[in-house]
Amino acid sequence: MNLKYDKFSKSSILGFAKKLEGKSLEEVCDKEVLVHNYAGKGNFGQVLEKFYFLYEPNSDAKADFEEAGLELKSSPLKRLKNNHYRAKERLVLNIINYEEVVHQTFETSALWKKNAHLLLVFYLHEKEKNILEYRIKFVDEWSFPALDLEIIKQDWQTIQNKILQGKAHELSEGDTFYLGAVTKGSKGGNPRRQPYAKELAKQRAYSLKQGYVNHIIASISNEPSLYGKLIPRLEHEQKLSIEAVVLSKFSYFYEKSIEEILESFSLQMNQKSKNFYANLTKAILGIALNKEIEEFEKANIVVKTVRLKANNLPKEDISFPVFSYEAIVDENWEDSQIKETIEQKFFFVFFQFEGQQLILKKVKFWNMPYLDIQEVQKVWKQTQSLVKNGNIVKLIKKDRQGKERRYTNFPSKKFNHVAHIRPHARNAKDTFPLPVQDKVTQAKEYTKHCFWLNNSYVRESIYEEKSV
DNA sequence: GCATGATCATGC
DNA sequence: GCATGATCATGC
Repeated sequence: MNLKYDKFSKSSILGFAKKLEGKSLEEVCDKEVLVHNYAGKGNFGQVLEKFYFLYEPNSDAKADFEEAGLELKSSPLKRLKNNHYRAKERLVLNIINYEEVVHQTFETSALWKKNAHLLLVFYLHEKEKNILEYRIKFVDEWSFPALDLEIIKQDWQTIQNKILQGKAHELSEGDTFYLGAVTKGSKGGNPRRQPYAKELAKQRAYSLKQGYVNHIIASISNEPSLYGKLIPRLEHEQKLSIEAVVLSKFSYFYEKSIEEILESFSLQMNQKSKNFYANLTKAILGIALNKEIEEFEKANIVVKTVRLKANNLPKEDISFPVFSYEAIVDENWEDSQIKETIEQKFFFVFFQFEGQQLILKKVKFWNMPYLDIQEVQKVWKQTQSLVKNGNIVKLIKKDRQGKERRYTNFPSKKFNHVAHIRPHARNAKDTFPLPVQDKVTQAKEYTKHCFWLNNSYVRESIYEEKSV
């Protein structure tokens, strides 16, 4: 077949690819061929390879354009209300071969061999359209900047280490910063052998985290940078990790009160303001208050501030976004909202009350261990079952003012030591519809609830737990 | 003093 | 108006 590009030439391939910008697949592919060969099957990437670049989709270890050293990746965008584009999801790369990765170095790894240079095609995903109609927005090549590559190497080694330790089945996306190990295959199926343990492990692929893909998009679409860098440049031969840099900046202020920290920056901030702790974190890290912390955004790190009482118990439990009753009954655990949420990497900032003052005690990068994730699964499962059966309300009591209080069957702190379900709403009338009417109250809607991390769990498993 | 239900406050 | 982080209130 005659190709319209020179497969030995990077610039020729890129030039041909650039013609996609502003177009949809049905506009750029040969209509006759599409009509006869495209049966509505295959995803965007497969159609792009087959009907535009005219080669058969493969799962080779080699890059798609082997001779030019380019790997083609397409990925969906979503449009925000302010018309900016963001990644709709993470960018999935090749499958992790547990048996082989333990014999590789980063430089000889299957990941690096295939994905060192990417040819990226970003298209706007719109619900009502099919894949032939999606509008292609950005096309460009991508090579990893040296600073990012350093973090990605460390991530790759983190993943390899876990497999070397016989813990492939305990891999989680929260283990790493930019390069994740995402489950691949429906319902986390297709379990695979690992070399150093008998437990089967879910099939996983390397992926670039959604935040990292956002950074790529901002970079190739020439958006003004919203980011401030934590690690501005590589220091000679020093291999700096995000963790080490952040810990060194914070530890300088350990045992200092919030007032003392603010004084040292000559900063006046409203402590009641919603973003006070976010701003304090930026100040300590040396990031301008109007910028986002680049490394945190790229790694999808969630910052949580916790205030401890004298006995180290957090004053409050930690909440997550509310869930929809209608959505949770249809979820599989593997693609549930709460699993996605708790598998992220967190950055905890711990303060402790000393009288009226809050003292900075320590900070910690953390992601939930495998066994605890399984505990959250129990809470999720119980919740799903209660909603499915219309079994939410246990009883209704009147308090001294004669006001009704409803007690639910939702999993409480006693049910599970990791997480529980509690209301999270404007007030009791702030509700979501129920897929099944409640048996006791006949209600068709119920106060919004969410998952909470037990404060006792935060004390024992995050604050007091020694870092490994 | 804790567990659980309920609500507030801020920022977009 | 809503999402999110934070906090209050009641009863045991």
